Amino acid sequence: MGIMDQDSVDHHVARWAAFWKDEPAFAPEVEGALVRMNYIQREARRADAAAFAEARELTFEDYKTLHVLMIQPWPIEATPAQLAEASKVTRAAMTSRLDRLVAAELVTRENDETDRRRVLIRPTAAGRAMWSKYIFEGMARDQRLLRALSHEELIQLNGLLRKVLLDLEG
Amino acid sequence: MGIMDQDSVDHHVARWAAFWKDEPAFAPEVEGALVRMNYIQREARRADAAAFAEARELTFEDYKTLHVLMIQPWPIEATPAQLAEASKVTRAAMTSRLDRLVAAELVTRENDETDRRRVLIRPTAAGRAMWSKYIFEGMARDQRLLRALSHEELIQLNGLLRKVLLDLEG
DNA sequence: GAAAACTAGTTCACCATCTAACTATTAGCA
DNA sequence: TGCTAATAGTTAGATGGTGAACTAGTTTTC
Repeated sequence: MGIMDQDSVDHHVARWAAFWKDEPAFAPEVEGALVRMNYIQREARRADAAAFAEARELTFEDYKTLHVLMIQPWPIEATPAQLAEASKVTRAAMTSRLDRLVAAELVTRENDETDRRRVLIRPTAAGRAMWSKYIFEGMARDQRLLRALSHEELIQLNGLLRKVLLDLEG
Repeated sequence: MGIMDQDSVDHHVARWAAFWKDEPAFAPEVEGALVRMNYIQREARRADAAAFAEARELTFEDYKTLHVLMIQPWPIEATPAQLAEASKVTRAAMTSRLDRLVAAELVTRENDETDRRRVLIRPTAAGRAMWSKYIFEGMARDQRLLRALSHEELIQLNGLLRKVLLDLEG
């Protein structure tokens, strides 16, 4: 695999470039980078979903909900609204995700006595066990996804992406 | 904005690294790169959806369907199955997307007389006009998203992403 | 200290997607 | 040639998401 090898996106972009050959608005490197990130993300989601579909214990979405709960600072608890924000879904969607997790006895849903509007979600022992069962497999999948890059290259990649994010966040 | 500035993902990853400080399976650069790509993609989708929601003419999904049709090689036509594959949705989903596009008179749906199982989708004049109305705005949004990177850096970024894709595709 | 404004969570109606089943047509082959 | 298998598209039912309306509880303000 030489340094000049073309991936599927190069072909795709070359076709577009021919299409808009006299159009200065078309920036091949921008389109290429975004399409490539899209492909990589899609493959990551596919592999994650496949792993959970095979295990048949919980869906990837429900695992992610459990995950955002588990990475809360001590004590491990959160409101549905906090979990919804961290998971980037609406509160309505979080209500039904939590219904499933409570039914599976992976989390508990208790009223907060100091503010009776609020509900506190906490993992059960089974929930904590379920999370640790899958967390390392997920990391291994992520590393397999980017195994083509050396440690140096990963740092370089993060440097470039960080620049983009600082601009978007700033 | 100095070269050492931290984005939100650095904080996020630093927390995780503390969490798993004795866990060699956790690779901060891998997690960081994937989370960053996720953020960038999410922002791209958000901006695209917002642009189409404001215009109120068609949804981003329907525009993308029109787009994959328009970039077909001459003559511009395709079967629902081809459009579904290019759009990475099921054929069933494409059937209902095409229902909307046909109702909006942006594409036509005709039987292929040489193979009567097949249906051929072609853009109408209105469909072609709609597509060109939005294609350049989309390119401008993409360039704005990555404006923090110089031309050199974009080439570097594509080089790294291409390496990942060649590995995944090979 | 009561009325108004705000906040947290849930319920509801709607929508896009998925999988699986179904219809119609074509291709393969004994 | 005629049965079987494969293929293209649609339809049906289930799922999980959204935004808006609703209930209940808390904070603000005059």
